[in-house]
Amino acid sequence: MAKPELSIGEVLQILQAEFTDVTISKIRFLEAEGLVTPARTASGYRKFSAGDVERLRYVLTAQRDQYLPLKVIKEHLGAIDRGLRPAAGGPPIAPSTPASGPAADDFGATGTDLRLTRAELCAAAGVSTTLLAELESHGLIVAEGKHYGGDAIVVAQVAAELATYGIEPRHLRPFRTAADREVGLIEQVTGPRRTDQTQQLAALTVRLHTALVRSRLPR
Amino acid sequence: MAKPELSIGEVLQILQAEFTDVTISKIRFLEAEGLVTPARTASGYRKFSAGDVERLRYVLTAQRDQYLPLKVIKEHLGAIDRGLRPAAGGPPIAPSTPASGPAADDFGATGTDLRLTRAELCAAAGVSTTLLAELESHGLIVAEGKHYGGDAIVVAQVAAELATYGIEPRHLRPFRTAADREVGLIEQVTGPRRTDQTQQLAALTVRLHTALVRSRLPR
DNA sequence: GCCGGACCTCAACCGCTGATCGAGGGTTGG
DNA sequence: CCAACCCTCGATCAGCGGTTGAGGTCCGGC
Repeated sequence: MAKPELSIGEVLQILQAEFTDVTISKIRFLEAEGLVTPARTASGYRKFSAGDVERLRYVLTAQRDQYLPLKVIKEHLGAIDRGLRPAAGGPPIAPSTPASGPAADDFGATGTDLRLTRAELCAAAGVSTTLLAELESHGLIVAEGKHYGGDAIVVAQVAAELATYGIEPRHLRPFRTAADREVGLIEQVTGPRRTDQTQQLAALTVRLHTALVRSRLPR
Repeated sequence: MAKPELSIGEVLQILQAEFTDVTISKIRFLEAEGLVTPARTASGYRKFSAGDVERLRYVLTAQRDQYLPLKVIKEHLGAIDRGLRPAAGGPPIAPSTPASGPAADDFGATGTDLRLTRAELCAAAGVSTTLLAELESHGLIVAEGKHYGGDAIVVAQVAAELATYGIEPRHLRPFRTAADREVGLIEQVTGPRRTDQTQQLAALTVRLHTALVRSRLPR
């Protein structure tokens, strides 16, 4: 399987879906600080592997959710590289951030209208094309034309992680149904165009959903 | 019970045993930042109670061991003051885990152990008892015995806000169903007890749900 | 009643972290 | 060939977490 290496701009697009405040210069800065070391083309362009993107995600998560200074994050990464399990409470090594933070309610600004090809999506999410196909067959990921949006990355990542618990794409169909119904309700109020109201409502319903799940979790 | 109130110099002595880098000016600075508020004598001298010293110890520990910014520590202290149980996982009495407050998607730590009466819940969420009753009749809020958990506040608040868009509790039943199914799926994997895994999985499924909703929202 | 040490306030300053900016210039793809 | 993208490197910056010092007050002992 060819591993499409991404340019810094593409990496930016991918990460901005999840971290609104990442910039090109920040990514370069993080390299200068030794937190990632992307490959280079002959002409000096950075080329990021899926692993590099993963690493950046780890850094940004640790910064945002645990307020760790870069120095400490770097140590953690070093420990991981040496094969040690990092300190407990650290962000999962695989992407399973409890998408928290002020960003949680942020339905507007996020999701730069990313347009990924199939291969880019697989690379960005670190999943096989097989899994992607399965997710599509259950309607969990839908292409618009030949491209996928930024949310597809999150869906794919989460699905991959759930798979490690034995939860397969087919078990996730109800999520699709629930999401469709939720969006349907919103559209009944705001009409079929995306507006500020659409986003506000979506933020609210998602908040509701989250609180309900939490309240029903075993004590 | 004599309450020996300490001068700033005495406090310094005490704390320096444990935190070598504490200074008088640092203690004063922490007061200026609102992290402690020692009493004052008539002439303006600071007088620290045992509780104040405890508080300082908490601040210094959180800084040293968890790298938390003062702003966040202050929030935690505020939460403790308001009677919320702080998170588990930190040293002595220290909290840990991502910030509470606005950053509310954390499944491990948030103030779920809250036990509110009906009246307290209505007051905290700013809703009428009528709305609460309606939410209960649709199973969106469920009391455990005579008390409600912290998530009920969120549910009530969101429901109230949705009502301003014309969305009424009865329209929200599907959310309850979806949440129940979601929790059911999680319990199939982890069993009926709450574990770390339960929380991780919940974080994942909620993330999935959010991404799905977003991806289906009108462009 | 006076002296020294502990304490007070307030404004200025400081060093570090975590970036951002811009000038000046090369690379790539249509 | 040109626009969009990428490169480096040095300057600059903003905020955090304090420190410093000037100028003055308070308190206990002699």
